[in-house]
Amino acid sequence: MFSKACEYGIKASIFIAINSFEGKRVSPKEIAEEIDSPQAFTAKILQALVRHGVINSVKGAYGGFEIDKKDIALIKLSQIVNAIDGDKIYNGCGLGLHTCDENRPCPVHDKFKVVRDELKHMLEHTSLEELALNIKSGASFLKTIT
Amino acid sequence: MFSKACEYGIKASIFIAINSFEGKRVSPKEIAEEIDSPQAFTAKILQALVRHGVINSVKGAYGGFEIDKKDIALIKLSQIVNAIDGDKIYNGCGLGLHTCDENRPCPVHDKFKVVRDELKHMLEHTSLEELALNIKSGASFLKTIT
DNA sequence: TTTAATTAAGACAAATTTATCTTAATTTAA
DNA sequence: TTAAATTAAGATAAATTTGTCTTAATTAAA
Ligand code: SF4
Ligand code: SF4
Repeated sequence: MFSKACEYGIKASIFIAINSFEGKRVSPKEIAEEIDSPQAFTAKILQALVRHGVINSVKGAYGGFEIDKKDIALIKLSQIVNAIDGDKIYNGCGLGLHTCDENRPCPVHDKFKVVRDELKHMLEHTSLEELALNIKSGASFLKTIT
Repeated sequence: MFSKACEYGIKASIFIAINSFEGKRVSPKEIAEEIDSPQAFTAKILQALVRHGVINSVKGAYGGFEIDKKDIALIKLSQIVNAIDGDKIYNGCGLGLHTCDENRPCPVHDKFKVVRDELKHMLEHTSLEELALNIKSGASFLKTIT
């Protein structure tokens, strides 16, 4: 369903959001350590998120990645997934089957559509803010205990 | 979510089921043509399905792939997915995130769990029989018009 | 203005998935 | 028993995804 790139992108965005709440910028190194991901690969994904306007980057000393505080509540998981994996969840089958014609559905369509639509709805209604708050409250975690 | 292998495996199984209802065995060539998949790769997937006991194969003249008529209603999508992609839907995150500890969930857990559980339930409750009947009734199709 | 700190970009490499090809093993029927 | 028809298996190749490394571009501060 989701690529590794997407998984790292989601977690990275959450970590950046948490820090942006406190006015702190973070580096790819910090991010990769915190979400337990390969650093250089994570940096690539961050570049894509910047290009798509999901996060901001500031170069030079005291630079790093950040998200506008006022945007954190507005950014939905769907935007992150779209920035990294493209629009395949919207074009055709959200479950990885071939793109299809609703008027000529494949045999599993009716069954899969229910799941796909729920996934889509969830991605479009889950904000970075609520995920970040879950971390801050200690209800969830970005990586396992070492 | 699902690999190409899994997609081909599902469609192939449905096609075999349709033919087995009529007592006909089918070859990898016929199957690949009917589901619009690469033949040799499809043959590999069929081998895996045979090894896992989802379908039967008969070698030699007048051989081919088939499914016991009485089994068609009992085989669930989950068995096919398991035969090809393994048990990753059951171990850890069904949405492709890392395996995780329910007691130490990642930030998207509560949101994803709903979708994952629905997917799992659907796979475990959808039989080859109902999918095959959908094709036979003309309600669904195995490939697009050429 | 220079320097140090940082992200951006692109070339490269490794791993995995997808796909093909060749040969072996099996089975049925003539 | 032989020949033809078939699936099984393994080697190989291509494509994609994941991951790394090096260099360039940018920025802020001293
Ligand atoms: S499940 Fe529906 S959306 Fe997915 S490939 Fe089949 S017909 Fe298309
Ligand atoms: S969504 Fe839940 S099951 Fe999936 S990785 Fe996160 S904690 Fe694990």
